Amino acid sequence: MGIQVSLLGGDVREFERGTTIEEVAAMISTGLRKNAIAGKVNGKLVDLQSELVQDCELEIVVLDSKDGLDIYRHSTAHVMGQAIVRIYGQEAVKLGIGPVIQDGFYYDIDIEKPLSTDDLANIEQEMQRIIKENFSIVRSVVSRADAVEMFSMLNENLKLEIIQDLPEDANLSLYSQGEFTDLCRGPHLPSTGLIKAFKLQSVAGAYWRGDSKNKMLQRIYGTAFPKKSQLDEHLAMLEEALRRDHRKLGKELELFMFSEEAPGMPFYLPKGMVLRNELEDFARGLQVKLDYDEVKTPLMMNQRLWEQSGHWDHYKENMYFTEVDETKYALKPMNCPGHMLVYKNSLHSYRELPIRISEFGQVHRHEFSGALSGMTRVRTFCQDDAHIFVRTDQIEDEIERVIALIDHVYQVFGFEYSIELSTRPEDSLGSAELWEQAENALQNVLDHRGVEYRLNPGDGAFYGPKIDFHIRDALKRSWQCATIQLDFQMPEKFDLNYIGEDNQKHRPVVIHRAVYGAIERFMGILIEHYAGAFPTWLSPVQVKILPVSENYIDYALQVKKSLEDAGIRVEVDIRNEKLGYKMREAQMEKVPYTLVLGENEKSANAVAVRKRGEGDQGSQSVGDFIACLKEEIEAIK
RNA sequence: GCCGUUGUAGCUCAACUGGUAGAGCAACUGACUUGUAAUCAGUAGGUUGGGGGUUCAAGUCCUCUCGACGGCACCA
Repeated sequence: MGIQVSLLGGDVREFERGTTIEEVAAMISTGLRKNAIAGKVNGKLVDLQSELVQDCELEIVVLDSKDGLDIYRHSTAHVMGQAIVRIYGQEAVKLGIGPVIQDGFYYDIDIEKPLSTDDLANIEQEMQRIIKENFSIVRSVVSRADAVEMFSMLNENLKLEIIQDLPEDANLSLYSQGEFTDLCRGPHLPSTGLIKAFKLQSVAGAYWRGDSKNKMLQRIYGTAFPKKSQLDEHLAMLEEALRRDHRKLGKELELFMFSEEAPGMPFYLPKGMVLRNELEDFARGLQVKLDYDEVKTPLMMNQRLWEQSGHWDHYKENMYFTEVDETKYALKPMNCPGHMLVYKNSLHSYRELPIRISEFGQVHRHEFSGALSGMTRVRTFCQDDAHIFVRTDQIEDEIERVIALIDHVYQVFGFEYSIELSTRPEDSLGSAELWEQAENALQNVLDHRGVEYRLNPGDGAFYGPKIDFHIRDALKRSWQCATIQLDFQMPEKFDLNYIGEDNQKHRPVVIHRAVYGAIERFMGILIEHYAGAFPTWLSPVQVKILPVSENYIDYALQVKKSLEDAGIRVEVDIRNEKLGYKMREAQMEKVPYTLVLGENEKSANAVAVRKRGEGDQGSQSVGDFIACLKEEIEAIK
C-alpha cells in the first residue's frame, strides 16, 4: 500500500512505498526537481536518492536554503579531500574531519608536507577536474566491522579513531565519488558536477579533535556558493572587513600603537585617548544616575589576597607576579578582591543595599602569545567594572536593571548583540546547590524579560554563572563584551556581611558586571563598526578648519578659539598647501566637519561647512554652527 | 603554548636563481598664495627586527631569538 507524506505546505499526498525523494520532487514540479538536492524527513536530512518507506513529513531541500547550502559546502569539502588524496597519495594523507562552518567548510588532514597557498591553487585545480568528471555521490551503509576493515586497509587511522568511538552495533554510512570513499553521515549532493563556485582560503594548524594534547593537523579552510556572483560578493565582503580592521585603522587614524617592549599592551595615542575618555565619561554619567559609587583600587596587591579569593588556585597561570622587600605581590587580573576590601571597610545595614561599587579598573592577564590580537585580545585592559552587593531578595531586580543598562548603551552605538548564559565550569568554587540557585536566578531574569539567549554549559566563571553579551566585529567574529555574573563565593571567602532587620549578620550576594567589558576590546569593535568614521561626540577631532590661504590664518585661529570655548575639539590646518590637498587629508582622517575659511567667510563672520559623507552644506554664522554642533553632540547623552 | 606565514626608510611596498638596498607618500628646504579628495622643484632618511653561522660575497641560505599575522588550544 501507499504511504502518506505530508509536505511543507501542509499538503498530504500518497506515494508508493519506496518512492525516492527525487521522484517526489519531480512529481510536484519540474522546477523543484531541478533545484532539489536533498530531503528532510521528519526533520532529519537525507539524500535525494533515499526512499520513503513509511508515513512521514517531508521537506524537499533546495540549494538556496540554509540546509541546502550546508550540504553543498559539505560535498565541496569531500571533493577537496578527494583532490588532496589524488595529489599527495593515499599513503601520505590521513583525513580527519571535514565539516561545514559558518561561511564555508574545512577539512583537517594529517600530512607531513607543510601546505602553502601555492598548494591550495593545485588542490583547487584538481577539485575542478573532479567536478568536471561529475561523479555520482553514492551512499552505502556498512557494519562497523566492515568500516574498520576498509579504513584499516587504507591506513586511515584518524577515521578509525572516529569509528572506535561509535557504538558497537552502529551501521555507518559511506559516501563514494569515483575512486574516493569517505566516512560520513551525509547527506550529500547527488553528484560532484553540481558544485559551481568555490575557493580555498587558508591553511592553519588545528589540534586533532580540538584537544591540545593531540597531534596538530593541517586545516584547509574554503568556501563555496551556488553562484559565482555570490562567491565574489562574499570575498568582497571579506576585503571590506579587512579595510575596516581596527588594527589598520588604529594605525592610520593614530589612535593607538603597539611596541615589542610590551606585547599585547596597547599604547594610547592622543586621539585614541580622547575616544577612550569619551567612552568612560559616557559610562560614568550613566552610572552616576544609577547610583553607582566609583572607586579606584591598587593595581598590585599582596599575593595572599589572591590566595584568599581563590584566584591563586584557579587563575595563577594567567597572572603576573612580582616580589619587593621579600613580599610577594600580584598584578590584579580582576577587580573583585579589591572591591571586597572596599565593602569590608565599613559596616553595612540592610537599608544600604544594593551597594554598587564601580571602577574603571586596569587589569593584567597573561594571555598566551598566540591568543593576542590587536585591541580585542590584550594582556592589559581597562574594565568598566562594578560589583553590586545585594540581599538575596534583590538579585533579580538588580540584574534586570543591569540588563536594561547594557541594552541602552548598545543601542546608543547601534550594536546588535546576542546573549549567552554560561553555567558551572569543571574547575569551580562552591557547592552544587548554590550554583543551581545562581543559575536559576539568571535564567529567571532572562525568561522573564523574554529575550532570546543561548545556553553555554560549563563556560561560567569559577565563582559563578554569568550572562554574556556578544557583539560581532566586521569579520563576523563574535566577541564577549558585557557580562553579568552572580557570585555567592566571594562573600564567603571574604566573610562579607550586612546587619539585617533582625539585627543579625547576613551574607550579601555579589553581582559582577561590566558593560563595555574591556574598553580596549570595545573600542576595537567600535572602530570596525564605524569604519573609523565616528559619530561626532566620539570623534577625536570634531572640526577641522581649513583657511584658504595664509591670509586667513588669523580668522581661522579666531574661529578655533570660539569653538574651543564651546568645548569642541578642533584643529586648524595652517600648512601652506592648496585647499584641495588639505581637504583630502581632512576627509581621510574622517573628521565629521570641515570648515573652509576665505574672504567670503571672514567678511561675514561665517564658516563654510562641509559634512563628512554629505559634502558642502553652505555657509553658516559661527554662532549657528556651534549651536547645531552642540545640539548634535548632546543628543547622544 | 602549538602549526604555518611573515618582519626592508615614519607609512605603503620593490630588489631575478646569493653579487654589499630602491620607489611613492610623509618629513625638511625653496618657489607658488591657494575655494572643497594630492602644485612644482630640491634635500635628507635604512647596521634589511635582534644574535650566531655558511659563503669570496647574505635582505636573499641555515640556526637561535623577539614581534606581528592566519588558525588551533585558551579566554574568569
